[in-house]
Amino acid sequence: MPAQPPAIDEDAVRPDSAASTVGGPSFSPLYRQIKGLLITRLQAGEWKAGEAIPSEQELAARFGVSQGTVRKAVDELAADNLLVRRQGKGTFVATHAEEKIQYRFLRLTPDKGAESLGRQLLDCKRQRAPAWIAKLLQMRAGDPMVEVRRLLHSGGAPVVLDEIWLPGDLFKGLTVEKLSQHRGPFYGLFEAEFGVHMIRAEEKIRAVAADADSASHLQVPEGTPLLSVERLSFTYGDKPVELRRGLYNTANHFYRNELN
Amino acid sequence: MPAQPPAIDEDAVRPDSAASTVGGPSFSPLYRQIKGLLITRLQAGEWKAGEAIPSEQELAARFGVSQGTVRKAVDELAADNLLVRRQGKGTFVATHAEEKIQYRFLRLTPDKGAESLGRQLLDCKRQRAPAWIAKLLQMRAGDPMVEVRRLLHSGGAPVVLDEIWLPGDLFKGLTVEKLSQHRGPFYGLFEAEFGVHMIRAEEKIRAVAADADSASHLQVPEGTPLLSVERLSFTYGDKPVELRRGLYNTANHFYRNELN
DNA sequence: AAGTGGTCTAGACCACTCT
DNA sequence: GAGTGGTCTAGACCACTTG
Repeated sequence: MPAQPPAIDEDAVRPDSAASTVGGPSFSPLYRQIKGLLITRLQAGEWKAGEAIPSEQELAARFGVSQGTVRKAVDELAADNLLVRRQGKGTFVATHAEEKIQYRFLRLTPDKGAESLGRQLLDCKRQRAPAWIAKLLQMRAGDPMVEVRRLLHSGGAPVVLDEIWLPGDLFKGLTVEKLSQHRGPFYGLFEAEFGVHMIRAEEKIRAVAADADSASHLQVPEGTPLLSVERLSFTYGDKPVELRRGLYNTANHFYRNELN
Repeated sequence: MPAQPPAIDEDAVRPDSAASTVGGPSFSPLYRQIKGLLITRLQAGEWKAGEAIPSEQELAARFGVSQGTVRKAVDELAADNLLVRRQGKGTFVATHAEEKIQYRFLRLTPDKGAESLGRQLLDCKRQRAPAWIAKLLQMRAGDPMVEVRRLLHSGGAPVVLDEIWLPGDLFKGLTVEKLSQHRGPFYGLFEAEFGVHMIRAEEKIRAVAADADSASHLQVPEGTPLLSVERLSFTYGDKPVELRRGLYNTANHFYRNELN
């Protein structure tokens, strides 16, 4: 049997169809092209967050490749946390909405216990993006932007002061009401209401001294050392869609990380 | 063809040989058992850091399984950073010694540029482990322990003050001379001289104020906010073998992290 | 040319979930 | 029992490295 038999479907993939780019990578295996197609469909919203995608057999038939090739593409997407496999049930679009207990991107851990976090919305304004934010979000300075500020509490005490900046065009109907009425992580709301999936983020962490404003919100003396966590979140196609700056009081919590 | 044909070798794996444990996992696939055997051999030092392991064909024959099963075991070990695959050459034992440019576990990044770090050894003493260190390293309080302190410089300015604690029995011949003469990351020395491979680590990060001692070493005013990074490193079998506490001056550097 | 890892296929059977 | 993902095998061929 030839390794790459003729395709049988309009969706079918041509071997090396992505390899003809001059100066590009010299070789792109079939399963990576399948992976690309699946990402395109996820991006287009063909399957919603939390829904099942078609079975491997069906995808294999649709793309005109063997099940093993689809499997390898899906394996990578599952490793990237874009999909979640559940044996006997199917493969599902990953979502931040139903993550049990913990917020997927929040690395804050209490020294003891595991109380859940309470949220308090401070404000939500529409503004024009300053240059430094626009640059990180790949917008133009002055473009419309949403700014949200909030507090996270643990056992009654404020622990995190967050500032969140979002591109105005992607989050058109975002209001204080929607944010405050919503249960669970913001990222769940973003998926359901705006079709924006956060799939990856980069954080820059520093130690800073609390200024007057943050000190009063976090109920600590001015000058208290705080963890500054600047997070840039990306959606499909490595497009940055959220900038966040959190100030963490690490008196009774720490930022947990795992190195491999 | 049966999915699990008879084994042909003394090394051969019995299907589900690990599944008979009462109360244990109900099923352990072949490739995971192979993975376990490979880890055992790595741990025993059968192949040294940086060396090639036998080819997949040879391992398949040795274990009495198909090449595809060995491949899946090796895939996971490569994903865990225990092995490194190099197409056309072979599969190699991962090492910290030859990592180009960057220290694998060091997430510190300069705001601009990418100068290399200079090292300055402060001291290296053998002591008895205090209770809190002993507990983390799974030793008994009072057991012999090596304590190292050092500074990392970037462009002439001190940036990191590190305290490192190691179990005395594993690092018998460790001296100031060895440490100061050695080039490259400590972890390279630990592999070559003591056969200790760091394969994974957990970090707890906080913001703290510089005390008198750390302030003078890092040449900052007392009370300056610093990043406190407590790292517990593990070798094969999730055995903790190093505790480290770093104080990072984040005036011109940040701790980088990636979330998935 | 030989040897290594990398891709792709095809088919059989196992484990898990739901009806 | 039917459908899904998970494991295992066997063989062919491709891409890369080295002699």
